[in-house]
Amino acid sequence: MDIHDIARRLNISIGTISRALNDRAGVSAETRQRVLEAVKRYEYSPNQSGRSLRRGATGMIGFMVIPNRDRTAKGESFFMTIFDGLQSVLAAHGLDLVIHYCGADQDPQAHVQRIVERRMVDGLIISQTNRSDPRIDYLIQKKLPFIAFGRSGTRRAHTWTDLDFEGVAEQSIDLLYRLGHRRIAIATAANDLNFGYVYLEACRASLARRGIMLTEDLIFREPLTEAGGYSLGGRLLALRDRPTAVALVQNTLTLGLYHRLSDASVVPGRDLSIIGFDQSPNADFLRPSLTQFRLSLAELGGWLGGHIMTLIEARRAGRVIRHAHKIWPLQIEPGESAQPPAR
Amino acid sequence: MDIHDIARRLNISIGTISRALNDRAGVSAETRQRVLEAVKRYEYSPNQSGRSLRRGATGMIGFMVIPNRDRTAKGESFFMTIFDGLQSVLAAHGLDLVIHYCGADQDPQAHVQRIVERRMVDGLIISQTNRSDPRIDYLIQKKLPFIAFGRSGTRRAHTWTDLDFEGVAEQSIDLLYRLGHRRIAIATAANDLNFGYVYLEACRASLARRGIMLTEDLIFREPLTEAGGYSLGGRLLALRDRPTAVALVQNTLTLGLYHRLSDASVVPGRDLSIIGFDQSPNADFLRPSLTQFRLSLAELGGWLGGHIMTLIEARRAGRVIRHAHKIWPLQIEPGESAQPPAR
DNA sequence: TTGTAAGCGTTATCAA
DNA sequence: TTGATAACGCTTACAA
Repeated sequence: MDIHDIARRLNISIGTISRALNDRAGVSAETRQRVLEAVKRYEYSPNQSGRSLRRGATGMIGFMVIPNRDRTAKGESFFMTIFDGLQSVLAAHGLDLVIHYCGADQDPQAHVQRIVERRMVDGLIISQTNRSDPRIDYLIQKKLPFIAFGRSGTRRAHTWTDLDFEGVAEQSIDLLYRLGHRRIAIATAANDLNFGYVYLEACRASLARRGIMLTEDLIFREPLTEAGGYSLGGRLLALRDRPTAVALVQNTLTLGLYHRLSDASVVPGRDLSIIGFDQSPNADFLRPSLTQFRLSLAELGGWLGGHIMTLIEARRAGRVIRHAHKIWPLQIEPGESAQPPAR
Repeated sequence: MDIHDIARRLNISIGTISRALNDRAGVSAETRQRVLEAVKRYEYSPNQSGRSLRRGATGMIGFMVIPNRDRTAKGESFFMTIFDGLQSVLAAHGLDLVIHYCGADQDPQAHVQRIVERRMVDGLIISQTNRSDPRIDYLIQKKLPFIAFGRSGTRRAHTWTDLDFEGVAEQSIDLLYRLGHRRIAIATAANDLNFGYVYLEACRASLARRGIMLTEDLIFREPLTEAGGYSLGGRLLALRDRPTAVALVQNTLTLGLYHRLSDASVVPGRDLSIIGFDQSPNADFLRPSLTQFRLSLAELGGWLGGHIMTLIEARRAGRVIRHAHKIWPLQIEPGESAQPPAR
């Protein structure tokens, strides 16, 4: 069933069918009506390949997800919630969201290249940016509308958004400092993921502002997994001069840390203060309750949708764009895991 | 940069370029070499829309994910691991995996229809099947190669796979019975998701085989969320004649249940035996450790890949297919949460 | 208001 | 072994 079949059935030219279906002017109300009915009756729907080829646009927005090399980093519903917000904006513009999952054995850069060169999407959102991320330079060069979810080291102009790691670091350090902690450990990512650096440096700065110098022995780099958190716990417990508090860059780490502490009968809050990062459904159920941060992922998804649309429409109209950057603030949620240090 | 550009650059016809790129016979080794070099040099890659249109195939396999209406039931890591196994099989066949995320506000049936009618994929995997799932009948009717991940009530032949809910139920009940439990509660899904029914009925049968009749007051239907599990805990604690054990259809429930019990100082295993379901990274960190089940999701993903390929190739060759069905066995992992009942 | 036909970038058929 | 050319299904400029 293609456009010719419908045309034949109605004794109308294919041009008219197309115009009717695309809400183009110059079709009588009656003809349009007939077309719509026939389309419904014969369950016809324009072939996307034909349409894309002719239009020079696929009507799809890609979202590239990379499985963390450490396996299962970001908690459960993190991306799903973002997709929800993103999806509803795109749907309103008649665009489809397709998620490109980059296999663990695939090179992210090659994957992006394939998507772009084949013209599979009209716009792309990339996540899990690295400090040095060739995907960004590549996408700029190829002039594909894209948004980086996560900062990177590149200087070149592009639209990006990220979580407020500096704000989280500052609030975390501030709270711990006010509680009386002076020996504070920082747990961050073991690999090149950009946010690991950003978080660490922000903590260092926040500490420095309070006259505390962050020494190398208090920086813990671990894979962002429960296993990494477990290992972190072991390393903390083994220290002669154990810190009284630890701030973590991500909550999967926190889960493992809780576990390790529990095995050693060390109680979060009482024996070691802990501040987690993004609120995740799992962490909600930790006991003692975790001091962590909350943000609206659905809203973030909506932002991505709105801005990718801006980029696409600007390009279509040949307009020059002003690239947006947005840092998402996170609200601290006090829990029992941050207490004054034991004396 | 399209195929004509390359042809012009090399002073060769576009037909030859195409043949060289698609490993067709009848291209001299030397010409092929020249083409491959030029393609690399000019970063040319065939336009997917043109290719799809001509070939009548898009080279994409879709995986449709529906966010649970209850929000966040099956975790991201669950699907991610499956994607990994699936992806690597598809890549070996030169196919791409694209994930179609069905927004929470979208109708899954309409979403499938759109994907199919537009010819966006050569094959589709649907998950979160309902007991009555119109998507299945629709896909059969449309003759699109597809696999249902999850059983449904339909009688019509199609390829599907599912977890061994019966096996899990039987092993759970068997263990609890042997430990001495006689009053056993079953926690299942509150909505129409097919596996909720399958699990419940399997538990009922396993109990009946041991002379225990599952009464309605011991069946708990909850949304598959931590909140649902928390609520379940409250309902269990409120019973006059509290069951000594509970078996749960999914571990997100278990997390909430642990939390509720902890709030009431009721210790899993000692005061109430608990058997969870699929091993999930979060549940690994529950204390006391949870008795649960383990399966290889990557392997399951590989199975999906292999069988969608079979379906596609059979269709291409015009062969009739024998639809495969596979039930994935799960291994029980004893934990501290299943103990003899307190006396 | 409608029909005709060109062309989007490929692959495949048929001749050379 | 290669080149010319006809599709694939659609949108759109132009003609009627």
